[in-house]
Amino acid sequence: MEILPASFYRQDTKTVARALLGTLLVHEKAEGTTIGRIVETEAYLGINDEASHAYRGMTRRNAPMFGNPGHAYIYFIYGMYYCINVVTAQSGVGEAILLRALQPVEGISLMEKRRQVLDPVKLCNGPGKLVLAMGITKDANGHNLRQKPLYIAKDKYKVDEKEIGTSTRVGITKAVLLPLRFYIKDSSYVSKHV
DNA sequence: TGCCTGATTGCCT
DNA sequence: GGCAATCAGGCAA
Repeated sequence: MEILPASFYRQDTKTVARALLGTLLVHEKAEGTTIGRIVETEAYLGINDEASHAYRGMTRRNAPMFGNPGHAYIYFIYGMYYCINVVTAQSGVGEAILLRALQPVEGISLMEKRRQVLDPVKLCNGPGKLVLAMGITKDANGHNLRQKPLYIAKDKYKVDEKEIGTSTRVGITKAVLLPLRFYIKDSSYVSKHV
């Protein structure tokens, strides 16, 4: 496994959001290792993006967004779900990428057990679902995604620019029109087919 | 298939 | 006090 270098995350946020497609999210736990191929991402920009948690500046909740690029920002939403983001750009800027869907690669039976679902398509096709399937908890908030047990690595298959689709972001009520959602067009593991 | 709703809680205004 | 980067299930067509 070749873990993505710190320099990868210091690029422009939209560039990283595209480049993350096709990479592998790996979680090594005592109960087993789970791996998912990232097939859908959304970019959340800094203080000019109304839909971003960083829009009103740093608060207790979003502080990790303003921290080190390549670290995780995990937040609690709707009273029952967690979502995981990857911090990008530079420290202090407050930009991050929401991981919205994965194609299960390894540890599928463990994912099925955690999710109480058998259909492989439904295991990780949403931000809340993939966090559950991968066994990620709020303890990983601020974790460096270049370190075990939770990290992002290159896959042997490279995604071509032509395979990437763009759309508006899902589930937000502000800055609705910005084309900041990226996904692998022919993947059946994305959260929404538009 | 697709729209609508309830569940449930931490955080910001 | 109200809302939120969600999800699953129910009901209508």
